Amino acid sequence: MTTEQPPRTTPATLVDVAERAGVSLKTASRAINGEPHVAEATRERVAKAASDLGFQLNSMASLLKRGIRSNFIGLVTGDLANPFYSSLAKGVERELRSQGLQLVVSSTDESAERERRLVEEMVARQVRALIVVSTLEASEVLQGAQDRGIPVVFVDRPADTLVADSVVLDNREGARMATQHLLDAGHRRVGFVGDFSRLPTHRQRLDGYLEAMAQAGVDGDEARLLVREDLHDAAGARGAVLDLLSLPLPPTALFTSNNRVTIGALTAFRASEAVAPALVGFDDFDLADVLGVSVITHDPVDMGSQAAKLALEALTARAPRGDALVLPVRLIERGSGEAAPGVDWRR
Amino acid sequence: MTTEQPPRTTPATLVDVAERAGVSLKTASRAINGEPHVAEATRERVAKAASDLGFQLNSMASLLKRGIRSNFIGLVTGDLANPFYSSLAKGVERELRSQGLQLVVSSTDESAERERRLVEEMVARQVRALIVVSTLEASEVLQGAQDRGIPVVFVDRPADTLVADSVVLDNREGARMATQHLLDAGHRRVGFVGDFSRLPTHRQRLDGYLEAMAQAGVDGDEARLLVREDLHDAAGARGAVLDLLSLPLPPTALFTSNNRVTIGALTAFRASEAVAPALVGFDDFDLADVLGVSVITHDPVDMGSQAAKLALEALTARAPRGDALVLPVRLIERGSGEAAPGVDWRR
DNA sequence: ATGAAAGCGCTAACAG
DNA sequence: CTGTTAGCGCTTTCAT
Repeated sequence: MTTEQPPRTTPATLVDVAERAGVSLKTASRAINGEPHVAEATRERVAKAASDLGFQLNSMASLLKRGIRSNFIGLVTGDLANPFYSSLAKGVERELRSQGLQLVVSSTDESAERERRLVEEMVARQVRALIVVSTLEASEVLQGAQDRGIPVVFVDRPADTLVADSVVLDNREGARMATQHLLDAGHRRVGFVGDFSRLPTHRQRLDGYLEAMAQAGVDGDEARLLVREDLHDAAGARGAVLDLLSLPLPPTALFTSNNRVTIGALTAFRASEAVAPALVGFDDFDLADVLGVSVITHDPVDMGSQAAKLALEALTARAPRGDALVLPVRLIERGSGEAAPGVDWRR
Repeated sequence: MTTEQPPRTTPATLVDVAERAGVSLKTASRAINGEPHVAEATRERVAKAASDLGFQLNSMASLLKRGIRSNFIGLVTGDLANPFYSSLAKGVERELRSQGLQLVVSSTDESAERERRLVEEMVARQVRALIVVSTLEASEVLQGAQDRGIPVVFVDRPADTLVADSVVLDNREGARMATQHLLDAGHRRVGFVGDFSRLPTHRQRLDGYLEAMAQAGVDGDEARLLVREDLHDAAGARGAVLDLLSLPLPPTALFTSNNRVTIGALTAFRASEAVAPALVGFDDFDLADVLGVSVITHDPVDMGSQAAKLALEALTARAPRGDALVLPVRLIERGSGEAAPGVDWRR
């Protein structure tokens, strides 16, 4: 069935197809688009002509005519190479695909400047909706997008000043559970290692940690001595943990507030002579089971789907209510959190 | 600077802007697009009018007129949630972004059927070029894309029947190095655990393994007893490794042919009573250093960039030469590969 | 069941 | 420096 190709110049248009099939432009259009009121024979003739010509509807023209400005949803995340974000992207894509929409992705690397540029670019390219893991320092452009009628959905981090829907995790409760778990194992000096202090996720997790600590009767100031913040990559977290471990009164347990920080902590444990503290991390990760690391887990793929669903709803002209959908988190106990103070949980 | 919004009906068009600025349509167009030959005062007036109206160029119309069918490059990968693919995506995106193009992503989950659908969809949406990690069972649609003038670049897995550029790793050499490294440590019974046997990456890695084994004087049939294939996820790999370990004459060393398989093997080690075999894995991964796992490493982000570069070149009408760009790999020794037979490398 | 004409919003000639 | 005239490829009336 080798269809001989036409001499590859300009792509065939509907007019060409109509001509070849011996019908009018409109009939060809009807046939191609599967509209009713076309005789079966005609439809087949058109289909044949189209396939002979390697015809492909020009979606630009089609969409222009229909007044649709695009079929794309934009996703602006921190860093695609981070499994958390890429899982999110996967969830978004899966949901959109089922609706015939496509996903355009981009990474800000947590730079507000890049976020601004990316959002502007996406707006210029007329994405139908925007799903963002925002640095929150670029809300003007997001406001601008919203003003232009492009729905904005926040994921992972709730909207700051904008009135927009968001999908977030139960950060505070997760952190509280993690910390409580460590306290229950008999620890008092529980440290906290966290991401950028400006992030709401961070702040909520810190709050949850402090809440648990306070409830256990640990003085706030005392707890804060064991808090390290603004660690955005594994290398930085590693340094901070080494620092904590070399304290005169080092923590006997650690709550690490995201996947990269947890990995940095594990690297630090390996590099340190000291007994590894007990550990619970926020975010599950590959090999956490092998390493016996207890974590606060959740479902980033689902989170992406939920965000996509909100974006799709928003497409149907519903005004944003500024709701935050809070997804549950769960503790998985693997041993690292149950260790008694001073006892190494690694084999 | 609260710009009052127009009563949000239909978005403003260039005509509206021109009218408001008191200039002709074309002058407005020139001003908006930053073309030369516009008086500074005029330009400003137009800019003001545009911003007052919340005007946004209709890219559909603009592109249609210019005969451009889109600004998007499609990336079709196996699974976005796999760090290898998401890093690839990151590299592609970074490269495209610098050229003002956008990235549309999708996951096939290694299903040929899905790949076909996704490619067709992307072609229908008129992506400028396609970058694919192909299952290779869907080459007709890719051929179709190419016939329609859409350049196709293969990543990770070389083109099968198509004449198209590709970017791949030096799989055979990597596998050879890994196996050699294990043999050098005194191992003879070196096992191989691999992905789908139909994948060229798999076959090349198996070849490299067999080559090293043969050179070390191990009989081919003997080696094949220690080969397990078609393990595409960690769970499957885990089972296969447990199976190998329970052999009467189990391997004392293992070469695991990709990141998931390696992770599955590590899970198996943990679950097994037996002494863990020495190990070298293909693909580096988070915590490999913490676990002391030696790996064959490479740069997936760069791989994405290279693929994007080829795609961009192809956009300028250059006919595909069917070249394969082979990216180097490197062994990182972390201890797991140097263990003497029968000695556990884990602390 | 089919077709003719109009025009989506924009840019590319070609004037002035 | 600015404006006028076409028309990109398609879908939408409104005929027939």
